[in-house]
Amino acid sequence: KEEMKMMEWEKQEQQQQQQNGVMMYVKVMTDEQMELLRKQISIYATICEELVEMHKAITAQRDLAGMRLGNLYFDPLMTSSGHKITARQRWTPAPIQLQILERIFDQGNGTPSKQKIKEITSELAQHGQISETNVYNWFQNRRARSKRKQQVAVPNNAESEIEIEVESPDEKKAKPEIIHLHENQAPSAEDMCYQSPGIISALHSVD
Amino acid sequence: KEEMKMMEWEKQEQQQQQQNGVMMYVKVMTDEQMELLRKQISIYATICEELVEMHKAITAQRDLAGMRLGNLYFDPLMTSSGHKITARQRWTPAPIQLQILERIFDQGNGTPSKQKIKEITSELAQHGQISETNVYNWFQNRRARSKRKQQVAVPNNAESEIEIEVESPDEKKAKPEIIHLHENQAPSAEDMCYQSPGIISALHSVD
DNA sequence: CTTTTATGAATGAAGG
DNA sequence: CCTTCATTCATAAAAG
Repeated sequence: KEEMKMMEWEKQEQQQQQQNGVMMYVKVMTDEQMELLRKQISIYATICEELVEMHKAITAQRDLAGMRLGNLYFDPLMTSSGHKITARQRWTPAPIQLQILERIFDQGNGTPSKQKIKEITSELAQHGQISETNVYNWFQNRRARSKRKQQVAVPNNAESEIEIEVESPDEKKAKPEIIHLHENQAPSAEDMCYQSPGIISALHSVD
Repeated sequence: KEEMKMMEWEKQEQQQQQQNGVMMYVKVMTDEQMELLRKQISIYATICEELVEMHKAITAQRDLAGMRLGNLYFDPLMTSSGHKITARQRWTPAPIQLQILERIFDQGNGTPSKQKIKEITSELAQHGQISETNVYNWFQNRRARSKRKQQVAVPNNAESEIEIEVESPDEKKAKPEIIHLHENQAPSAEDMCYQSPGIISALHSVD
């Protein structure tokens, strides 16, 4: 049952305190393998997204809108076990939100107009608390820092071997498109969901 | 395929719904499960990112040999043939550089402008690898931490109603007059330990 | 080697 | 837009 899993997770809470168990001493993956992993992650992200959408749509059918609109959720900082997670004072975009934002940013429409902001905010609100100000700030910062980074990269000119760092500094913009891969190359969703103790313990170790 | 996994979830979901006595046959995941999956995906994303960074750093390992061995700093002359794309490890100021930085900082000019940054960088570059960003960050951090230290040290003549907030997790140092309209809702990826042992080992086995 | 600390770097938000 | 500040994250260095 769920309770049993929770207990097991909590039991393993302490042994996750290790930090940085990966050393940079050896080459870990080939480029192909990395690309593969990234695609698999995209798949997981897409599946998750779809599930969330599905779930929300169905949930909305049941209880009407008043319950789930606004900040009227039950305290999201409380886990099921009643454990409280340290609150943050500033918005932290969820991975999915970041993914969407990056995609929009890369689409070139560098002009986040007022109306556009509203739309984006609405979309992102499906994945977590967010405000238009957050979106606005994000685009402002994203653009400014992207620009500044290029300013630093350019002065290193006249070299013929600059070929790596051309593209966007981060590979986060892996697009969530379905790619057919062999499932046995990645841990199954069940494994992710119920056999990976790290997450829960990390969750609890936050406070 | 993915559908198989989803069916697993659905089955489990239905069971749980029956437990709760709520009749709905299409809810796919509980909120907890959704959140959990989302976090786990973010873990994947983080691991992938780290692997990419790691791989880049190692691939660029052409002319750097003693970076991780401690006191060995890059000799500027050494980078003549290669360049410095290696910058995946964080800059460690040489003692001489630190000395110079501290002196400039103590001179009171709190905010080194862009031009000033360039000058300082040029000067420090004679004593070791450095970039303008390093200098900029150093001053930012130096100032912020100096300021913060005073906040902790000064409150001896505190007002009668002001309490010293050392490290209260719930009482951040947010300004009382500022109201945050958008609180963070869910724990983010950064809050989690992104070192799931199973995944790491799996990745190593790939190599 | 493991844990803790110090600090370089990243980023959300505010001000101009 | 750009700069600046405050907070947080990650990791080199130090301590155990």
